[in-house]
Amino acid sequence: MPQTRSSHRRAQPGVSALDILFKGFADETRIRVLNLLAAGELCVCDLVELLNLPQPLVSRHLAYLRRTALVEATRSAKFAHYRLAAPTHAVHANLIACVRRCFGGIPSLDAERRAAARRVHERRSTPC
Amino acid sequence: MPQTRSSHRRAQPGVSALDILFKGFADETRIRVLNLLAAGELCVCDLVELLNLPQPLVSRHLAYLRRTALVEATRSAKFAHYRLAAPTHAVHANLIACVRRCFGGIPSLDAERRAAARRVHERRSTPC
DNA sequence: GCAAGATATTCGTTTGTACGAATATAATAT
DNA sequence: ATATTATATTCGTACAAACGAATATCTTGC
Repeated sequence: MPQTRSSHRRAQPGVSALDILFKGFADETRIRVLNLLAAGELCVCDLVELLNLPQPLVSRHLAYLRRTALVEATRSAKFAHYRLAAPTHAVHANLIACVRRCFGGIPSLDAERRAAARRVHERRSTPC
Repeated sequence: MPQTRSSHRRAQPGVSALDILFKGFADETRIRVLNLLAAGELCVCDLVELLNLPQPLVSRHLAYLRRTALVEATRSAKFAHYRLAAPTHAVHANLIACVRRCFGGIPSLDAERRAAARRVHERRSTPC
């Protein structure tokens, strides 16, 4: 058990686990999805509408992001609700912070995130 | 010219430019290279030795990193000296910061970076 | 010019990724 | 049961990535 400094520290990932994380971001559509989810929890139909992309395409990328553990989903009724997964280590946390901070300033992502935020807010009053 | 807020702000990259950046990190060998270069400037022969990988493999990944603008190189005499490129926008800066901060704590990367730092220091007294 | 060292590129192959199109599964309502 | 809506998966294909092996290029010293 390589816990040298503190027995409370979370185990660090191996290098090979890191590149998997970066691969999650290594696609324009997935970047857009992650950016939307930074606004809050959304169902697939919301994502499809906000991205204006075919549903199977969105679902496939969501499956990819689930495999990389960047997002989580829960099903309630017919709907699958997706959200950003809680970071499990420093690199993960930094990448999520990057979504929230660094992507701000990129016009197309800003606009999409604002639209997502509105949708998230609507969902509070009228859940799908 | 989409400079709405301040004419001094640097232009933000498009989304498609972002995923290229993340692809630079989406490989274990390249992560290790970037981690070594965080210690300072190194020539290819140093990288080959520190990574203990075949030289053509290292050169190919360096070429990839040059294309993504994550690293820069200068040639002096027979040697090619590589270093991390200065970040050109917020996402780039955050990823470089991730190399410096977040990769710390991953044992194998830590050890390699320390070895790289020693090599960088040696090069100051005995340039190659 | 030629040899030697340092670095870069090409070739062939294998594996991974992305996408449209079509289809499958799952839950609900009628 | 069947239809409908929401989501996921499969198929086929096109393209990008990764790697070992071999080879090419570039620079310097003789």
